[in-house]
Amino acid sequence: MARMKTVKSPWAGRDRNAEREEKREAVLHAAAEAFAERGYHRTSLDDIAARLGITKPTLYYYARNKDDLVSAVATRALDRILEAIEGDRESTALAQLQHLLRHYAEVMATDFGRCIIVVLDAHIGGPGGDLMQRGMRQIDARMRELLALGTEDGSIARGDPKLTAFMIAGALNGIARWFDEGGALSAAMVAEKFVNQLTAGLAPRR
Amino acid sequence: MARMKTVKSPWAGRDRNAEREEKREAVLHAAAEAFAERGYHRTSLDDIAARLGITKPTLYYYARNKDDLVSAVATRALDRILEAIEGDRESTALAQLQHLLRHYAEVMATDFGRCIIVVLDAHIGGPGGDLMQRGMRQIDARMRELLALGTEDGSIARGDPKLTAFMIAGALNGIARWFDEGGALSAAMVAEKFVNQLTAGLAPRR
DNA sequence: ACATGGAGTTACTAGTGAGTAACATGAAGT
DNA sequence: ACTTCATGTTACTCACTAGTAACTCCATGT
Repeated sequence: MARMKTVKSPWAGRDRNAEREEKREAVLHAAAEAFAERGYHRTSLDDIAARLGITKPTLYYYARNKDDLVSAVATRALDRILEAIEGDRESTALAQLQHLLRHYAEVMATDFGRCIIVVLDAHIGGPGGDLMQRGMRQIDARMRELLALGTEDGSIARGDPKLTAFMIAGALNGIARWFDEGGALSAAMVAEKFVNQLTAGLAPRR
Repeated sequence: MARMKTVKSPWAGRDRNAEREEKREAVLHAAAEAFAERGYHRTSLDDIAARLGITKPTLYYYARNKDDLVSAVATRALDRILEAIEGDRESTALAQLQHLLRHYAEVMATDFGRCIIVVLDAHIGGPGGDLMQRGMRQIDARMRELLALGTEDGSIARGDPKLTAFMIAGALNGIARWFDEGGALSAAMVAEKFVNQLTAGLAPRR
C-alpha cells in the first residue's frame, strides 16, 4: 500500500488525514470489542490501548475520553438501526415492523450493537449518552406506532403497544448477551427466527 | 412486635439472634435497592451504608464482602423463580411454561430480581456467581424442555427450543430495565400480559 | 462493681484507573 | 541544517473505593 499521491493538495495532506481516519477506525473497533466482551467498568483504557499495541495517552489523541469512545461506538450501531426505521409505505404495518426488527436484531449481534446496551446500563451521560437515549426512544416510539397502525390495517393483533414494544425490545436486546460470532447461527438467521417467533407466538395456529 | 420471650434458653439469646437476622435483612434490602438502581460498579459500599445510616465497616459485620452481598440478594430472587420450575404434572407443557414465565416475570419486576441481571453482567465470580450461572442454566434448560414437550403434546407450535428460550428470557429480563414500582401496571399485570403476548404472537389469529 | 463480648466507629492501607504534563522522535517543508 | 507539527511515550497526579486495624461504647450476666 504505497502512497500513490502525485498532486499534493496544498491543504490537508490527503494521506495524513486518511491514515488518521483509519486509525480512529481501528480505535473504535478495538473499543467496541473490549466494551462488548467486558462491559463498561471492567474495560480500562489501558486494555483498549493494549489491544492496539499502543499506550493510553495515544488513545486520547483519537478520542476525547472514555465516555466519548463508548458513545461513538454505540451511536454508530444506533444509526444502523435508525436506517431501518422508515419502512416501505406500501407494505402492511406488520411487514414494516418486521423489517425494523430484523435490522435491530442483526445490529445487536455485533460488537458495536452490544455497546448500545453497555452505554444504556452504565448510565453514560453527556451528549453521547443523551443521544443514545433519544435514539432508543425514537425506536421505541416507532415500534409503538407501527403496532398501533397494525391493529388498524389488520396485520397485527390487538394488544398494548407499550408493553408489546418493551417485550420486543427486551427479546432483541437479549441477543447481545448470548450471541456468539463463531456459533452455528449467523446474525441474519437469528434475526429471521426471532422475527418469525415473535410474529407467530408460542401457541400453535390451527 | 414486642419481645414476648419469657423462657430465656441458656444458649443463644433468641432476641439477639432475631435482631441480628432482622438487620441482615435490612442490609440485603438496602443493597438490593442500591444495586438495582445503580448497577454493580456504580454502587459503593458507602452508598449502601449511607442508606442504612451506618458506616461501611458495619456492613462488613453483616456481609463478607461486596460480591457476597450482591450474590446473596440475587440468589434469593433466583430461588423464587426456581420454586416455579416444577409445574403441575397434569397440565399441558404450555400451561406449565406459562406458570414458570409468570413467576419469572414477577420476580424481574422486583429490586431483588433486577440484581440477577446485575450479577450476571458484572461477571461476579466466586461461589455466589457460580451459583447464579448454574441457576440460570437450570431455568433455561427447563424452558427448553417444556418447549420440546409442548411440541409433542401439541400445546406449543414447532420451533427452535434454544432460540425460543433465549427470546423469552430476553423479553423477561428486559422487565428489570424499565419496570417502575410506582407505575400504573402492577408486576402481576405485566407478567400476565407478557405471557399472553408471547403465547399469542403479533399476527392476528383468524 | 466488673468482666465479656456484640456492635459500631474513626482512621487508615492499598490498589486501580481516568486523565495530563512534559518530553522524544521523525517526517515534511523551507 | 532548521523549524514545525503530527504522533507517541514515560511518568506522573488525583480521586475513588474495597477492605482492615484498632479503638469505643454499651448491654448483659455474674
